[in-house]
Amino acid sequence: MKLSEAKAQFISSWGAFGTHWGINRTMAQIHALLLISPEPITQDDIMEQLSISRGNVNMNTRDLVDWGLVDRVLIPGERKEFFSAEKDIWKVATQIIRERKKRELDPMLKLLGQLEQIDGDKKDKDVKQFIETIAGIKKFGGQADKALDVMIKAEEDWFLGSLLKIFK
Amino acid sequence: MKLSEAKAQFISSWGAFGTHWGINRTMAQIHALLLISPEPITQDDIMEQLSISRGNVNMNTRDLVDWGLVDRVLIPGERKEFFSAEKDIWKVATQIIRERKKRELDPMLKLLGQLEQIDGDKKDKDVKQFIETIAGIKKFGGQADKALDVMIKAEEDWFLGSLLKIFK
DNA sequence: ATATTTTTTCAATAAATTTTGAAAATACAA
DNA sequence: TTGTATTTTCAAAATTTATTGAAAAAATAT
Repeated sequence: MKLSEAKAQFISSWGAFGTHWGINRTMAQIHALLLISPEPITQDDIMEQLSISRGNVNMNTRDLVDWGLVDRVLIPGERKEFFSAEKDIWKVATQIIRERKKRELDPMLKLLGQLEQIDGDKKDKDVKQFIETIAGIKKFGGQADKALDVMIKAEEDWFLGSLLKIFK
Repeated sequence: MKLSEAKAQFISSWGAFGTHWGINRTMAQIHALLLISPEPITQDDIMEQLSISRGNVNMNTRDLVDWGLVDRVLIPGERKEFFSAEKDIWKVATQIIRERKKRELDPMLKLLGQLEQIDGDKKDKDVKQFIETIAGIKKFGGQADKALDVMIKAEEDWFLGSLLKIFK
């Protein structure tokens, strides 16, 4: 398989993959393109390679930067701004986990805490099932929350360890 | 907070939560409704409680059954068919993991394996970055795959253990 | 068998999301 | 300053996805 063909297929698949994870196709495709680009590239490069409009590139690169997956890079002597993706997949994964935890899991757990305080006869089977369900999800969510923290921490420690090795 | 209010909020939030996970809002809402229903309920019950059409209920309950999250229940003497959700959140979680692994992760890993075999000069930085990226994702994906298997296995063992306790 | 209830399908419609592109804003240079 | 390059915004258009509802199919009763 030729590189150009493989690239196209990777970008396309990564885009489709993203849609199953609440990420829009184009954002995932831009991310894929940046992941396989050895050097930072510009908005125009992205427009050209993915055949999408300037506005679209602008919005989605902004989102990628907000997610902490992509950096704006200033190249001396260049007028345009460049974009570069974090290449270490572990860092990418932990960053995504960090953000989703913050944006989705934490608010959900907060809500569940509120929903537990309902007034009503706890002998009533509707009330009982509701409380049990909420408690079950909350417990599971709390465990997941902790597990993800461990994962993020592991990545940070590993990263710190690597840094120390370099500078010691 | 009253039960009816709490129910409505749970269903609505669970629906919104689902959309961030590649599940459509209605499917997640039906799932939420079933999770808090102590007894199996019919398509008509779901239509009424969520104010959605018969066709919509039918399609989404079918998907929930396909995902292994909901069972069709036959109640003796009743003409209509009833639906009931698995209430154990750990089972729900492992079932979702099992399905998504099968539907998304496994195919992605297979594709990555193919994309690794590109012909081209490995000194070329484009080729190099591409291969490194693919290898990185594949490695991470493989680890995730194993970790998820461990999680599923843990749930199965726990379940089996509980069964044994009951029957011994 | 026929009638009745219930479920399923799917084309048409509605709703939600994504994309475009041109205008406005910003950044930089001369 | 004024002009030019670049980025950002956002209303309108295009696309994708979800929903409806009525007709067909299937299941059950008489």
